[in-house]
Amino acid sequence: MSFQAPRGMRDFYPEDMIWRTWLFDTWTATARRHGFEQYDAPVVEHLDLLTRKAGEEIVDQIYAFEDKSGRQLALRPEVTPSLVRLVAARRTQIVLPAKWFTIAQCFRYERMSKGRKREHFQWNLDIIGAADITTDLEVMATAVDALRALGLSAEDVSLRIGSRKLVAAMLTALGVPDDQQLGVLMVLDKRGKVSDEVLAEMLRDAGIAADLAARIMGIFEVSSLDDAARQVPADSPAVAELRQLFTLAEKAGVASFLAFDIAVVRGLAYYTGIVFEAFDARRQFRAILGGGRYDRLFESLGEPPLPAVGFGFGDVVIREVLEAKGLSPQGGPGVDVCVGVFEAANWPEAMEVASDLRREGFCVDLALGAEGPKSLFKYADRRAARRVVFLAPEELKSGSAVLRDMSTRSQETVALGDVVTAVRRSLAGGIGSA
RNA sequence: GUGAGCGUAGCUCAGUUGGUUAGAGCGCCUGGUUGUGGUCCAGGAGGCCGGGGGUUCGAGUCCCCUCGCUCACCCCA
Repeated sequence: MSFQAPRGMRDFYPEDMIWRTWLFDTWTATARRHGFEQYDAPVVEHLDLLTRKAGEEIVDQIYAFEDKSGRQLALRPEVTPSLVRLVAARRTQIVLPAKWFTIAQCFRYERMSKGRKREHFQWNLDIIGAADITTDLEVMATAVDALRALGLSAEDVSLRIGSRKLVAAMLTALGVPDDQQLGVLMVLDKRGKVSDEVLAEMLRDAGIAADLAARIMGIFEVSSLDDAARQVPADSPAVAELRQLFTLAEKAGVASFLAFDIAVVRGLAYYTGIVFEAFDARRQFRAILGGGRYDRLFESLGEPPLPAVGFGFGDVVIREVLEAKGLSPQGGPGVDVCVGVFEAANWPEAMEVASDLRREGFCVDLALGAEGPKSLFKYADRRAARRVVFLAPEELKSGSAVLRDMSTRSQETVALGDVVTAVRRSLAGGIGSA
């Protein structure tokens, strides 16, 4: 019998949940501030929904199984296929553009490494049914807002922005035929993961001549949008789109976080336009979030085309980044009131007091298993209770309980019928109420 | 999948060229205080030294195997 969770699966103890809940709350509040609606979908999906998009190669990474009726099912490795399924199933009823978000638990059977586990929670936020660049910016602004809400500044993180459309235009200008461009993009995504020599080799394997490959590698020399603009036709829509994006970013107040980065192309085939990834300033960690415009995903799943843009923001890397910065939520007081007794015989009265307090909406804990003043107050202290109400023989003789302020150590004796009022007054203000 | 490192108390770790009864800090429990928590002081509990095999008079320590964990690479988003 092992008490360890399966490899890559995560336990969340109460102290971990403080962190996780804070993160989820921040994500949710940010999405709502930007007018997004929440949705959810099952963790278990039909295997074919997930394999269609992922392709055959990634099937090994999916936790797949057969149910008792022989259905081929799987734990979702990502939530985007489910999003497409939900939208497609009610396509005519959903008001477009749809601004939807979810926090999805996803599973992927893969080798463990820093920032990568087999189970994680991912905040997914998408706008479906709108193709304008303002849509892309709204999605990115939401991502930046979340980073800010988590305590990160433009000095800590940056959103690196690339464009599939722009790189494609540059490739066209270099003479790379359209049908080879996607292959080249996939190779370019490997930059930084393999050496430039290997990269050039991969380009040659993709059918690119050596001298052309060298010029393609020259794309990475581009350090600014103006730089890139000089290498494509003057009327390039990709450049105009990016310029518009950065102008909008100024107005949206997120420009300081954004940076043009020609090398960001992302590894998925269905991205069609703007793509982006957020990194910590020192690039010590994996991408914090990543996304882009994927106008072809619906058609790749056999649906009529529908433009979309969105991102995924996982809980694992951001935790590493924030912990490295020393940013974490403060655990607040556990409960408002801890109710206890000095003698077991007084539990009936204690239960009644606790019930009264709970009916009034206070968070109330019973000091179960703690009898006598010493263990009662020790218990209350560990539970970070702000007040203690205790029922003891001496005071009960006159129909009273005692209310203690844990931070000031002051106590008052109050009639049983006045406990709720006394607690409310005590917690409402004054010394020790913080 | 390849390579490296690490598994000793609840946690973080120390443990000498192999040597007698395996240690520290933190945490936990008890007492100092018979009706009062945090601090302080004193005491205490808690170990198949990951598991198996081998070498040896003797193994936490050396060798082999195995399981688990971590990091890097590879792969992937």
